[in-house]
Amino acid sequence: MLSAEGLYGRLLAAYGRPPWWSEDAYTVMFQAVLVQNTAWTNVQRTCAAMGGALSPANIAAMGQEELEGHIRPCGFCKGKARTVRALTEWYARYGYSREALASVPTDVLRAELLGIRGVGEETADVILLYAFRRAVFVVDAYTRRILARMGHGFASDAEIRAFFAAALPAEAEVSGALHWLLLELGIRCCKKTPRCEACPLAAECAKRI
DNA sequence: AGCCAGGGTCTAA
DNA sequence: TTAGACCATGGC
Repeated sequence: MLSAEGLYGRLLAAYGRPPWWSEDAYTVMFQAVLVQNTAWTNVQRTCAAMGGALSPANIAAMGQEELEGHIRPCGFCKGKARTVRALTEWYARYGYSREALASVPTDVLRAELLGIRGVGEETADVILLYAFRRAVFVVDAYTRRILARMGHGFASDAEIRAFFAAALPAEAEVSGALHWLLLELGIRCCKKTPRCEACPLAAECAKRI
């Protein structure tokens, strides 16, 4: 069975070093909410249509109907609009500045994010990692599915995070690249209805279809 | 047509 | 604490 280092190495070799989610912290937060149970292509279209309006100051000043209208194509627009607004207000307390939260411990930030309605563990961890560069392992549906197909039997997301944390360096660059690579693999071939011909891990896959 | 998409909340047992 | 219903929309 492939170890965490083995998995990371194989994905790096197959796909190369991936890009960062976004250089802009607010864009990461916004997209992390919109993508919940939604196809990524819908999020991209929505953000492209918004153009320069995707900034915390603009959204803070935006009417509720307008914000929901932008988010509508991503589904759950009422709830997501409320969450985006709450996140924007939270970020305002730090002056919309990534530097302003540099001294706040990760567990404190995580607790603050989890206190926002509509932000669960995955969304909080995505924000901590890709917006604020904290060394956090993100577990999503693809991660669970890929590890399960590889033969691992984890009982919880906490076990999966521990599996990665025990083997890989605690650096945002590493956990960010790992998560992005797992998404790459998931989107290409490890969907619910899999396409294993294209899978670079097919040889190690315990449940190849 | 029907399933799926990078979740989260709430309720019941 | 865990499983299941529910939430909305667009693509294939």
